[in-house]
Amino acid sequence: MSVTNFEANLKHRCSSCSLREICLPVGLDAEEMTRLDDLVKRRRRVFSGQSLFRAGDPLQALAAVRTGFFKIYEISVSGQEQITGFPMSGELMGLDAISTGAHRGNAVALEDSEVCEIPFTRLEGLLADLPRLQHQFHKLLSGAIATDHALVMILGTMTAEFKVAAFLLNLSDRRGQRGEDPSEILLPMSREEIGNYLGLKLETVSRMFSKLRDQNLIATEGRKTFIRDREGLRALCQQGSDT
Amino acid sequence: MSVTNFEANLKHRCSSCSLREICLPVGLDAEEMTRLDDLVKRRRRVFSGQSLFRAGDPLQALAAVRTGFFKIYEISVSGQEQITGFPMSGELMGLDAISTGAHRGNAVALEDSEVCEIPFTRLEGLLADLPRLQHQFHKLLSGAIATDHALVMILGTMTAEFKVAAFLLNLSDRRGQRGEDPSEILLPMSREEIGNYLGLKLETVSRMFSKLRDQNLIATEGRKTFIRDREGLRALCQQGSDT
DNA sequence: TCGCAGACTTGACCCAGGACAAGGGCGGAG
DNA sequence: CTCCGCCCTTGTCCTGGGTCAAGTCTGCGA
Repeated sequence: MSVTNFEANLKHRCSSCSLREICLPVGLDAEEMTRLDDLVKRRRRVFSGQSLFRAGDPLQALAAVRTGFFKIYEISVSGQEQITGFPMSGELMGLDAISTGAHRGNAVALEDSEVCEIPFTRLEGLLADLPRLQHQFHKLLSGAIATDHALVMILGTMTAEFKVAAFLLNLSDRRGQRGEDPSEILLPMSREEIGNYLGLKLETVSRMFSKLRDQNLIATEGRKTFIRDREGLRALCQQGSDT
Repeated sequence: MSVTNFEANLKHRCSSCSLREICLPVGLDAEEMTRLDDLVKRRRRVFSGQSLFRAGDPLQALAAVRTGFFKIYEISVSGQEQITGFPMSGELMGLDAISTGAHRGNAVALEDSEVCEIPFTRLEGLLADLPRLQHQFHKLLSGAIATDHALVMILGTMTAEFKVAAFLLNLSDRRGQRGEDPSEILLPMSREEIGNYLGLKLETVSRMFSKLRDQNLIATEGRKTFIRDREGLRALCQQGSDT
């Protein structure tokens, strides 16, 4: 629950961060980067299972994942939990809190992780000075909407098998963007969490993993998952929808 | 397909628009409002069934619905159509296009409608000058994310009956916010469109309307729908979820 | 090293919602 | 006013994924 805090003595900086081509600083020059660095001083470690923020917490800072993996979930009026995303390195958390000033989601680390905190009010101040940063911030907000639409598409139109295939391809692609091996995925989330995210039960997720394995599209070693036939998976997605 | 265009001779202005407490100009003073008015000169009529923009079109302008109703849908890799929203007056369309510079969705008017076009590049320029406008714009972007999460929640956790009840309550609430009678909804979309949006087939939507009617929660006259027992509907939502 | 708890797999059965089919009603064109 | 087409409703049957129930695997702590 509590969170370790190891300030700027570990001279982490956006300018030297390997994620600067994915995260907030895309397209900034050296001077602009420095001003952003001034803002993003505080890093936090969040250990596996710990919570970074909870629904209802006032929005102080956006958080960019530096290393690790999170899940974001919300509780519905009927008390149901729904995972709305699995942010990984370079992705911002807390964007949906701007509208009300309070977090709507709960952020829990799925493995030992590190985040960069970006005080939101100060960020808005900086945006007015740095048009490129402003534009990048808008692109990230807009991208979050597009990501959500992709999930809506999956939930609304796809069969169980397709959902799982699309989920694995998505994780694989995101690994690829970060220069990691896209065909080897160490899933930090349980079958139940995957099912919750995709609108399926954990048993169904498990069955679909088995089914994909039987078709030689993937291989599994516990949570470690290998993409064996990326094109086959993609082809499956292109027809694997409800009527 | 083509779109009538009736420029500023109909002296529409944000400053005198009845939606200024919902739309982009929230919280602006008179001078700021004037600068926004300068930007938002062009209004367009879009007749029922016409398209305002299509997936792939370059983002020129965001569009705020002034009157009427739209549907936004995207086409999945498998060719499936998925409606991601039904924007009504005061709501912005095209926010998801900022990330790539091209629209992802298709916007079609569900009834004769009117939109205000907001040239996006010029808007970003103005945001740097007007902190309050900047903040409101961020709130709208963030609110769009929150809205999408609400849809994900509905799609991921709810039964057919709950989905339809939640849909009607949502429309009703949005009417209420605009000062219209929240208990009388003239649905501009077909059962099929509702079903597509909620991840249901049209027959199921129809059945759920009948079921809600049998419980005296709503009344229907064709597409005109009356909320008879708002609390009952809400109570239903609070327990009407998958196990 | 062993034992245990939590996570995963697999099987058998069931049910909410989909598929298919047959009307019924309503609004626009002539 | 009438006709036609589209949308909506309702019935019947079917199926994908949920539910329930055994196991099996794995990693961790003693």
